[in-house]
Amino acid sequence: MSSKSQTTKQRILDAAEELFARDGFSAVTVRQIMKKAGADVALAYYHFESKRDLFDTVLMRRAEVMNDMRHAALDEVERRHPDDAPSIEEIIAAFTNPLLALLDNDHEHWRHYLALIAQVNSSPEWGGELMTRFFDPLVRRFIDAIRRAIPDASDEDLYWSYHFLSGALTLTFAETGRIDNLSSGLCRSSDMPSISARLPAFVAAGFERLCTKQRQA
Amino acid sequence: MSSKSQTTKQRILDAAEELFARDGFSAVTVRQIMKKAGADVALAYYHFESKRDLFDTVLMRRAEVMNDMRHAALDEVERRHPDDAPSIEEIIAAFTNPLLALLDNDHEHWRHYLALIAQVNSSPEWGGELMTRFFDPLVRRFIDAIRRAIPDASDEDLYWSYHFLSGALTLTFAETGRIDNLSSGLCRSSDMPSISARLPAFVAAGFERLCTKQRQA
DNA sequence: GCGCAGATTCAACAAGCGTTGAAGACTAGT
DNA sequence: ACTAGTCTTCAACGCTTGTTGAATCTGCGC
Repeated sequence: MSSKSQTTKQRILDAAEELFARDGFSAVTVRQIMKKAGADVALAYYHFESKRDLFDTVLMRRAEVMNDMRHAALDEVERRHPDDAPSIEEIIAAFTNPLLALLDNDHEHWRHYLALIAQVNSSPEWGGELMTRFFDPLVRRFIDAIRRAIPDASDEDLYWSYHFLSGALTLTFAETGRIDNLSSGLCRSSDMPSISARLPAFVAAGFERLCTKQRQA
Repeated sequence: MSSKSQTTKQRILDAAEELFARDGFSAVTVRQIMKKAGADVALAYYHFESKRDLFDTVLMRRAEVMNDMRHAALDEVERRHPDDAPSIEEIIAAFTNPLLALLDNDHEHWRHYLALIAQVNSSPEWGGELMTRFFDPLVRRFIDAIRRAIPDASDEDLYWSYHFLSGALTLTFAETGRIDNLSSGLCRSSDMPSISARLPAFVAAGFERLCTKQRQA
């Protein structure tokens, strides 16, 4: 049966998730992971094909849950507005707040996972392809929703606006402690309520100005 | 004399800069760097104390030039507005556009350097401390300028707004190719004119909405 | 109690890592 | 031509890396 191995496999994944998130793929050793998971080194290669396969599995494990929550949030927004268009801020909030809410509940695991995503997102090696594979359908749907709310927006403005949103969001999840240092402790990287009260408003204003202003030749 | 070694030392720094930017500190080998620089492995340890020292030197080399350009841009904005307050977008542009301009001139080197900064910025290991050490004085001056332009802004709103700006800016420099994939080639990560036409407007709108709206208890 | 499949351990492999010491080459100034 | 000092090469060190094969353990159906 797989009852014993299932928990071991997940302990390995948890340990890998935490270490990969903090130090990145190459800086982490399979031996470090297995020590943290409290299991023998060779077990990593019984449960996974390679270090890289372990890394990919870590990334995949929570991706679906994450995307489902955001799809559901967008469903809810569309249900609230069967005829009229929702506000930009509502749409943005449906995109960002599920992730922020995640960090308040099952805090530790999701915290590590999102920090990992943040690091992958801004790495030239992984950022382009992996993020596309994981998030493209959701992001396309999200951009479509905004396009419907701002009918005269150009595609270029929409894509760049999303890009800026993506940067602001992922740096926030990275929780590098930068803002804590900068603000001398006034703001805390991990203060999710502070973020969900600000990020959607900030980004919505950006979208509105960039995508609605008429351009000159 | 140091004429010969000076160029070798710089070839090493250039090679290290490019490789570190693409793959990160741990994924890059000293042997890879020296092969790309066309020099013997041991030379790395003649010119630098350790791999880590080489990495730090790469980071420091362009930091001062970069900060000087941004300070000069802020000087220029303040000179244009001796009495009245400059617009938020003007201040933001003074913060972002020097970097974007850098990429059009001495393209390759700065391109690699800024991609490296982007990666460091969203790494939990380096992000908090290194970025603080390098950029705090400039960032504080920049935030002060905005505070003067929006007198009733709270410090928390200002710091978080800067945080979002920082995320949008650094993801842009990472040039991961994400937006190229997402937009099916319509937008290009490396298209700096497109960015400097959009990023300051986007971010300024965010600052204005977040820092000027009156809050409720 | 036996066997079998899944789970786990142990010891080792070749390759590559960061780093170093000693010896050679080059370029001054004398 | 000799020396001094900077720069470069060569060969190696001890250690860690990802990965593997064979042996052992564990728990269940018969």
